[in-house]
Amino acid sequence: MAQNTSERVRLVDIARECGVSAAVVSAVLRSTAGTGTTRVGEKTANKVRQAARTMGYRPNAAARQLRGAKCDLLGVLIGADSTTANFNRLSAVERAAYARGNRLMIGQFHADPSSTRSYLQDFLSRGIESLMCFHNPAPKYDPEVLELFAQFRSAVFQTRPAIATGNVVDVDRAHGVEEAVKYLATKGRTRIALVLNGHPEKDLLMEDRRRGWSRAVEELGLKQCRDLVWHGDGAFPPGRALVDGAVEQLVRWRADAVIASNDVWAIEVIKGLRRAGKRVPQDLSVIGFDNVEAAALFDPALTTIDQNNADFAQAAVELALLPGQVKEEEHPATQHGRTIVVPPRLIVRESA
Amino acid sequence: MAQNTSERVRLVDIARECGVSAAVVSAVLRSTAGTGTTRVGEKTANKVRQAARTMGYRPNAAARQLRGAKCDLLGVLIGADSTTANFNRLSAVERAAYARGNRLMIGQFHADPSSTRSYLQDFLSRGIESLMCFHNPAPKYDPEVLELFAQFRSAVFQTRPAIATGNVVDVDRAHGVEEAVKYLATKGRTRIALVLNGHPEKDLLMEDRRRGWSRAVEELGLKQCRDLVWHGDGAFPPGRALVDGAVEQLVRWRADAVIASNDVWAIEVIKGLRRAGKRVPQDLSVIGFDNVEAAALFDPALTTIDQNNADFAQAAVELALLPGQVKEEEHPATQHGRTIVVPPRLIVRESA
DNA sequence: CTGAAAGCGCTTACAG
DNA sequence: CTGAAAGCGCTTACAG
Repeated sequence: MAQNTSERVRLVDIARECGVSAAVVSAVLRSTAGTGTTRVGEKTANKVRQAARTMGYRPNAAARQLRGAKCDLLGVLIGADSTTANFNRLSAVERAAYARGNRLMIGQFHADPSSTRSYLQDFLSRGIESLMCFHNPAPKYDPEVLELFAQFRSAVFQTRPAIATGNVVDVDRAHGVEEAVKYLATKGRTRIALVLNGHPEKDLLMEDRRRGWSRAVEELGLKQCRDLVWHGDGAFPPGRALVDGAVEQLVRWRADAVIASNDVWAIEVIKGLRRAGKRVPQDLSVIGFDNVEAAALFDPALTTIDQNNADFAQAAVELALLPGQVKEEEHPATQHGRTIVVPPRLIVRESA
Repeated sequence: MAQNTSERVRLVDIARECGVSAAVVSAVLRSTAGTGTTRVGEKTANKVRQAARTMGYRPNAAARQLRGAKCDLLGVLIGADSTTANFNRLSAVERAAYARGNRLMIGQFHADPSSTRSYLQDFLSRGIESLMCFHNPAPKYDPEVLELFAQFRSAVFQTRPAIATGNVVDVDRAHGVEEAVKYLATKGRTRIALVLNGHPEKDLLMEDRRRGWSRAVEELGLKQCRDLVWHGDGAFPPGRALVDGAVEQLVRWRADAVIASNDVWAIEVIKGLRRAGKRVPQDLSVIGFDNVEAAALFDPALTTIDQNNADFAQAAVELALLPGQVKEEEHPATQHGRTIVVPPRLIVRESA
C-alpha cells in the first residue's frame, strides 16, 4: 500500500507503469472521479487511478504551482503579544479557510521590525496572494511594509486598512455597547458608566464604545449618565493602582453599572469594586467585551459582548479570497477596499 | 522602487538588464552580501544586487523547491476544540520555528476525520517534511493516517507518539505535581488531595499527576494523604454537579489543600468550595495546572503549574528539524523516535 | 570569472 | 482518445 522506495513517485512513474503518457495520467488524476472527461477512456482512467493509489502517488505542489496553479494558501500575520482573544479568532479563521479549500500560513510580529518584512516577502515568494493582518492595535508600519502589503491580491485588516486598497473586517463595537446599555436599562440600571482602556479621542476602538454608549444613553433619556466615562492611558493589562483609581471614580459617580473595554478590565474592575466593599452584580452590574475563556470562569461569571469570531472569520476569508483588485495605477485615488462589519452579541451571565 | 509592471520579475529579467547570464544572477542573489564568492566579480555582483532591488525581484519559491530546495515549512496539526492553553503553545512554537528560519502551516482536526488525511496529504504534497501534531488527548488515528504520519522525515507528538518512529515532547507532569506538593508542605499543609479529570488508570496524563503526588507524599511522610485522590470520568469542562461532588469529598476528607488537573478544574473547585462555605486559601490551598490567562485573573489569583511553553516549543521544533530518521525497513523493530521532557514550573500566586 | 544547457515535476496547447 | 514537446523559474554541473 505505502510506497517502499525512498524516491517519491512521479507522474511519469505511473505513466510508465500503465504504458501511457504523462499527459494522460495528469488528465486523469486532475479530473474528479465523476467528471466525464472527454480526454481519457474509462478503462485507461481506472487503470491509472488504480496505479496512482497503489504506488502512493502524491502530486508535487511546487511543480504544479510553477506551472501556474494557485497555492491555496492564506498568509496570516498576528501580533506576537496576542491575547487569547486573537487566538480564538485565528482558530475560527482556520475553520473558515478550510471550508473554502484553503490553508493557513501563520506568522507573528516579532520584536525586530524586519520580521514583518521577512514574513511578507516570504509569503509573496511562495505565491501567497491573500494576506490577513490581525494586529491590535495596528502599529506604525514602515513604508517598505506598506509597499509589500500592496502587492497582495487581497490584504485584509481588522478595523483599519493599513493601505488604501486594503479590505477590512470590523466588529460593530458601537452597536455591541449600545445593546449592553439597553440591556442594563431593562435591569433597572440608570447610572451606567464606561471604563475605557485608552482615550476615546486617541483610540478609535475606544471612541466606538463611547459612541455606542452615548447613543443608547441618549435614546433612553438617561441624562444622569452624562460624563460617566472613565479612561486609562492605554496601558494594558492595567495595574492595580490604575484599576483602583477607576473604581474610586465609579463609586464617586454612584454608578450602578459599568461597561469595560474588555474582559480583563471588567474582571479587574470587579476585583477592585470588591476591595472597595461593593458587590457585583448587587451594587453594580459589570459587562465586559471579548468573551475570553476567563469570562465564563470568573466568579461571578462575566456578562460580556462576544466578538462573534465565526462571522468575523467568515468575512475575513471571503475578503481574502476576493478576485484581484484594480491596479492602483488605473484608478489612482478612487481605489478603496471593501469593508464587512460583523455584529457582536451580548452574552448574559452573572455579573450583569 | 516598487515594480510597476503587472508581471513578476524573474531572474532572467535581471540578467538581461545587467547583461549577464541567469546563472550569474542566481549565484549573486543566493550568496549573502559578505560571502566571498569565487563565482562572480564584485562589480558584477553589486550591479546585480542593485538591479534586483530596483526591480523588486523576489525569488519564486516554487521554482526553487522544484529544483530541490527545502521549503522551510513545518506542518502543525492541533485539535479544533483547542483550549487557549494549546494556542499559547502554538504561539511559542511559531517563535521557536521563526528563530530557526522556519515557517508554520497550521491545520486543525475538524469534525470529519478525512480532514486530517487531507491536511497530511497536503503537507506532503507541498514538500513539508516535519510534522507537529498537538492533539490532547490523542484520538484513535485510522491506519491511513498512521501511514501518512510515517512519511514525514520527522513527526513530533506530545506525550505519546502515534507511530513508533515518532518523536515526542512531553511535560514532566509528575515532577510538577511533586514540586507543588512539597510547596504546600512548606506552607504547613498536611492533607493534600488530588482532583483529577479522569481515572488515572485509564488516562496517562492523570496517572502522571498521581505518581508525582504519591512520590512527594511518600517522601514527606504524609501518611494522612493516602487515598486523597478524587477523579472524574473524563468529562471536560466539568459540570456543576460533578464539581460539587468533588468538593463534598474534599470536605469529608478534611483536605487542607488540593491540586487539580488543570486551571479550569482548579477554578471550578474554588467556586465549589466557596459554595460549601470554605475559604481559599485560608481553609484550603488550591493549585492548578497550565497557567492559562484565567489563572492570573481569577480571584484569588491561581497558584498553578506552568507548562513552560517556551521550552516545550524549543524542543518540539528541534525534534521537528531532526535529520531523517533511519528508514523503517532497515531496522524494522528497533526504530524509535527521540523524546524530550520539559520541566514545568510552579507559579505562586494567591490561591496557595 | 562567466555562459549555455539540462532538468526538477508538472500541465497545456498542438498534432495525430 | 492519446503522445511528443515546450515551458513555468530556478540551480547546478559542465565548458570555456
